[in-house]
Amino acid sequence: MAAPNSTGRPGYLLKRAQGVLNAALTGELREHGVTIPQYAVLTALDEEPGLSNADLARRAFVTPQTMNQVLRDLEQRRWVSRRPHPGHGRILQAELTADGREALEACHGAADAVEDRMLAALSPAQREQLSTALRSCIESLAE
Amino acid sequence: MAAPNSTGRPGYLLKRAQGVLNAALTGELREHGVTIPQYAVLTALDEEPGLSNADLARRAFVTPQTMNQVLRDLEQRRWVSRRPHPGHGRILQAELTADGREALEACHGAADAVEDRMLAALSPAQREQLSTALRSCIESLAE
DNA sequence: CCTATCTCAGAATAACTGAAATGC
DNA sequence: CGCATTTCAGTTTTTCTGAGATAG
Repeated sequence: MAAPNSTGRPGYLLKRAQGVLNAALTGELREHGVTIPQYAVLTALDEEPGLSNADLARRAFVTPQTMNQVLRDLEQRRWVSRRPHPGHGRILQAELTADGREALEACHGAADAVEDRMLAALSPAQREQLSTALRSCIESLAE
Repeated sequence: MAAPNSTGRPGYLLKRAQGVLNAALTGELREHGVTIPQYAVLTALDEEPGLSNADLARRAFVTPQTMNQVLRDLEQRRWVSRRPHPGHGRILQAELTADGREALEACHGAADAVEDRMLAALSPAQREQLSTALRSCIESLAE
């Protein structure tokens, strides 16, 4: 009989891969004084300016209170500014400041480096297969 | 310009895939009154009986204190028993009880079902490629 | 009224660090 | 004495639930 081994299962590998990626990215971003949730928010606001706290919370699958802490910290650093929605006074639309965009650029560099290191041993075709497979996994489980 | 989209990057897909898997597995295991960390410990002890608390903590990348909480809870349920190491009195070797093995079987069924659902749309070759790619990612980042 | 948003406040989690006791 | 293991105790971190105010 082969040695019993649950560590080769896809579920375990997925967990481990995400774990080491998380650790590596956390380490790199720390040098820029940024956490992963903060980086995610900066990225989202760069791609889609004007998102509200509630919008961002839904995207990150956290409560509005949790997201609000991240957002207020970014606001204090002057990386994000918020202003009332023109047609709906209660909503606060967030967007990057010039400083925020600058910080995001530095973080993107760090994140790209980590991702490149992670994928270093894979060919372009293999990278495409990996993305396709992960998308399939997400879709299949979302039902 | 194309629409900006960071959600197609491997790092994001990895995080999302692990997230939905984690959520699905948590939901299934809850019906058996088991958490993911508990399930991981039961599996490790089934495959390698006699592991100590310190051993299990190192495998799960958590502190001995954290693992001890999991282990003591499993011990109270009579799913795990611990006895002093014959040659080294301080070490407590853990192993599954008959009840523990029974609970683990039920959990394995639930976990297999979730994993099958996740991989449902992938061919055997694609599943193999996914595992290979994930292993490569883990190895590359571990340096 | 009902719904959605933002935010303050306190509670529950879950992990950690520190330190003590034990055994080789 | 050094080192590893177990475990008690306290702290920090993170996220949550609850409640209140405001806007459409």
